[in-house]
Amino acid sequence: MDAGKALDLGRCYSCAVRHSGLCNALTDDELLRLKKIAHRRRYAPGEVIFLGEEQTDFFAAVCSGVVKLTKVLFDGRQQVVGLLLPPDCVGRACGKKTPYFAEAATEVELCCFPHGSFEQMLDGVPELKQRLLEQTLDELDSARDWMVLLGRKTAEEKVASLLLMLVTRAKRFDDSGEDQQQPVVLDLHLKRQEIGDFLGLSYETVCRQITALKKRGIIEQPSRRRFRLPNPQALATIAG
Amino acid sequence: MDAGKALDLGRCYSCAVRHSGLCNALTDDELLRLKKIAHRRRYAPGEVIFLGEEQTDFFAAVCSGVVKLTKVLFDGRQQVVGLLLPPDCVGRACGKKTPYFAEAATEVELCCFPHGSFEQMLDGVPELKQRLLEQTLDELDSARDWMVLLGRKTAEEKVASLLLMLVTRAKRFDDSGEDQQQPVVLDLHLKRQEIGDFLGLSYETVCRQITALKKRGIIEQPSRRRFRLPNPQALATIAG
DNA sequence: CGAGACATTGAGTAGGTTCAAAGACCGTGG
DNA sequence: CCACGGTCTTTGAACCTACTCAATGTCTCG
Repeated sequence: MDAGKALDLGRCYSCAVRHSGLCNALTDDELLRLKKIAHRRRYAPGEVIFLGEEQTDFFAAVCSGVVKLTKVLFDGRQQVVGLLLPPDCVGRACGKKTPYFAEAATEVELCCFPHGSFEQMLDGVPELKQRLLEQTLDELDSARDWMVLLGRKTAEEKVASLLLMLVTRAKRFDDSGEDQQQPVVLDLHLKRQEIGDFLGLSYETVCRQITALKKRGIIEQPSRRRFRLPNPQALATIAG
Repeated sequence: MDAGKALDLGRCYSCAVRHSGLCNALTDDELLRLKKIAHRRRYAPGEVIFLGEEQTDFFAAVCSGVVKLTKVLFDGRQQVVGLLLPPDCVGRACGKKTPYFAEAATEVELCCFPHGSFEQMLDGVPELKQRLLEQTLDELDSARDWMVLLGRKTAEEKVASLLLMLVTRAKRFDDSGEDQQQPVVLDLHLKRQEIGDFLGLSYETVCRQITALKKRGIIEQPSRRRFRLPNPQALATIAG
């Protein structure tokens, strides 16, 4: 590849999506093609990405931050149906409306692909479509895991499972070969209310469970939204 | 297409998968190719299809009956994470293990495609892969709807939602243009325990909710597993 | 007709919600 | 720099929904 291309791709080199997400399926040349139709967009915490039940005009990869997908019942009850971290994708690839509400939970950076050109690219690059299929299948598997949590786990197990899930996802990237026994630090960007909506609990219950885990020494809380997990193994046992 | 092909395809003509499932994406010629690698298999109610956490050797379309996907917690708590009706598909298309337990809930007939040859076919026929992707996206959407039910709905709403969901799915096929207000008959092949495991409730609670709906005249019960819904609209209101 | 599986109903309990109040954190402006 | 207001979190108390345990009823199939 010549120097010009290298320059053009600049930002992509350090992007999670390039290394383990959608773009992982692409050659440098294809990546360049994709980049030409893409534009980056930043969202502030709380900003709306998709309103739901509307035709969206782009499909996007999450480059940084956390995106929260929620569904709302007629009377305001909410359920978080997905948390997207890099290198996940937001939006529905093929035509249809996204049947949920997408919101930036933290500062978020998306790499947006307008629908028409993206689908063209999908049709032209089989590896890309294959990759998208696999990511969708993985998401379906996680959704099913979450159904078990929502339907059958106790409040304590739910909270432990969430912490564990986030640690696991975070570790996937800054993994420097350390073992499972190591204490871990976790930044939880969600507020208690959001955690509750994700776990199918009231926020008060979330609070109480966190307090209980602290008292048992399973977790520590250096600051409000930061946790230390001195013993991930114990947490896993509680999570079931 | 010549008469020989028509003969070969015989069974496929009347198959739900051909009309609205995977095979819908195929020409007659491609269908014939797919049929050559497929074999049908029947399962009795309760029979295991996949054990979970194992490499499966086929991917399959549900031609008739109901397949139940469940996950089990260490202490026996169960959660049904999917009900597959024709023309849904069972199994994981791309390589990985199926992380759940698949079981025939009724008499079931599958059309099984051995992994190797099926993936070859997927790669050769873009429309097929596209179709698989779309079905997977739809399944993900349903899973998320179910998360709302599990996390945020009351027992009453859960039971109403289940009945409504099954009616909707059943109607999709024998739809003769009738309106929504018409009374509907529904055969529920699941036992109370399974309904509970699907809704995240105990079977006693399922019973009580069904009884309550009967007393309110929202549903009738001609026989143990058959229901009449005189007023689907009212049920929808309850379901939320 | 009897046995076993499944469904229903009742009574008591517990886990989680709701309502309420107090405490901690954060950014803003005086 | 500190005081102030708003938002978020924590904790307590009362309540309620759904669970558990237990007994009875009903269907199905040999």
